[in-house]
Amino acid sequence: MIDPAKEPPDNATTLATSIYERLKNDILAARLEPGQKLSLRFLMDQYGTGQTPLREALNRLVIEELVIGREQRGFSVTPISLEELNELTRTRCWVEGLALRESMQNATPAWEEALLVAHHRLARTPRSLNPEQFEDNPAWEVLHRAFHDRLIENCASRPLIGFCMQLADRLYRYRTISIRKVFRVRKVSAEHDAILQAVLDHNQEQAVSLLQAHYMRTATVIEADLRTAALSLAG
Amino acid sequence: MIDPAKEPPDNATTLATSIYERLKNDILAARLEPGQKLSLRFLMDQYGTGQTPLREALNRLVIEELVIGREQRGFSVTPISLEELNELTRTRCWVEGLALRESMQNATPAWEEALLVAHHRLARTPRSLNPEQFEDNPAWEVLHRAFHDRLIENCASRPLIGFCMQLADRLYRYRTISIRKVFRVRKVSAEHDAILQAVLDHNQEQAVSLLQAHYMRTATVIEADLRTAALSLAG
DNA sequence: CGCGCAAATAATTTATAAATTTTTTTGTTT
DNA sequence: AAACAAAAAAATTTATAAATTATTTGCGCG
Repeated sequence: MIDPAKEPPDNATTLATSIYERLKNDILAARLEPGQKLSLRFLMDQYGTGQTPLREALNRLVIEELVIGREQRGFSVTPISLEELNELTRTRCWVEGLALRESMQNATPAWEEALLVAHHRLARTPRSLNPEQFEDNPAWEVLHRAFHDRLIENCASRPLIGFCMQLADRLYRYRTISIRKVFRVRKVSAEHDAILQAVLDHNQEQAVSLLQAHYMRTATVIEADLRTAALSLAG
Repeated sequence: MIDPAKEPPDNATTLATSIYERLKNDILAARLEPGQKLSLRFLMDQYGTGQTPLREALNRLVIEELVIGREQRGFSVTPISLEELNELTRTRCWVEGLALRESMQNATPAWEEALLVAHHRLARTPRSLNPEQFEDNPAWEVLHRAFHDRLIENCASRPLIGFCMQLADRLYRYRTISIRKVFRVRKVSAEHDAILQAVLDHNQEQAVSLLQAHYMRTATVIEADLRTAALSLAG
């Protein structure tokens, strides 16, 4: 009797679920580009499966608004737009502001310590694999996301957490698209330090406004990138 | 040239979408009961279709958390619980509070007039088809939902509106389950009147706290119902 | 000679039916 | 009673067929 739980762990997976995860990753990493048509034939070749699991995965992604499904006309990756970028950023500032405030209201030593550890791990991981030129470090991305997740996870509302995650996912796409073009020398780590400090100080207003500024600044950088990219295409 | 738009309207529908809508309605109206197993065979008989469209519909509902999909073990209607009721209510108060405040910030005559009309329609529709004993009036339910939708629709964030809708859907299930047991003589219409008045007065704090009180009160009533129901089952 | 419309062809999506795999149930044995 | 094996049931996936949409081609007309 090694396993104390009666229920066997649900580690069995269906093809539909694994395809769903792969598709989602590929969309968020922009390996499947915004606006790209997702023909069933193409996806079947690409991922080596039948259409039923693909179709199921696509239907889930439609609800998450990462994929657009036009009835009887197939699927495509949801396009990006400055309008959506701003809408998502604005919403994230509101909602994560709320969630962070609640998290801090419910603060416990355990939560603060988990946050501290998450920050520590993030701080000692380089942003870029190459110090000369930007080269995306996947480990940093994971730890960055984890730090932000920790900030809001103590808010005592799974639906709210889920919504924050979805906003984070949808915004992540903009980050990857923008970042791979220009190596920004923005000091994000200083911003993370300040947020952690405010949380540990139990200074709610400070923490919330720092977090919101953090997101606004990111959006500004991305917006500038997208505008110049649009210009270089047009010119 | 009657239709000015170039693109033909996307009114074509797939079976998957229509089944999705029917399933969702049936879950929200609790015709498919919380916790109920949704075997494919059963659903095929019930809705008279093949399994592909059913499967797609179920996968969408899983993301909306109205259906639970256990890997390789099929689907079932998400169960209800007092815990979830309170979590959803709490979250709705936060998020719709936010959305209403933003809506009022962006107030325009057109929006206020649309709200006024929605309230008018709701006010002149009876809550119960039978004045003696409660008999659900579907028209009232639709108008009620429309009034609440109007309150937040001016917040200038489609993602936020979408999230509010989802919370409303998930909470609606609790309403139907509770309401069909006891005819409550709560004066909800007075509460709606007060909310409308506060909005037209541009009194943000008042409007938000009235809306939140409205939701809290509903949750209290439902919780009492569910507790007595649980007792009568146990005793 | 180019433009626009119509018909036919091709490609793609949707739906049904069949096959495979996994889980659950049932019955037997220790 | 517990454990194992066999059978049944159910879910997942592949394969096939039907319906819909997009594209191309050809023809008439300005």
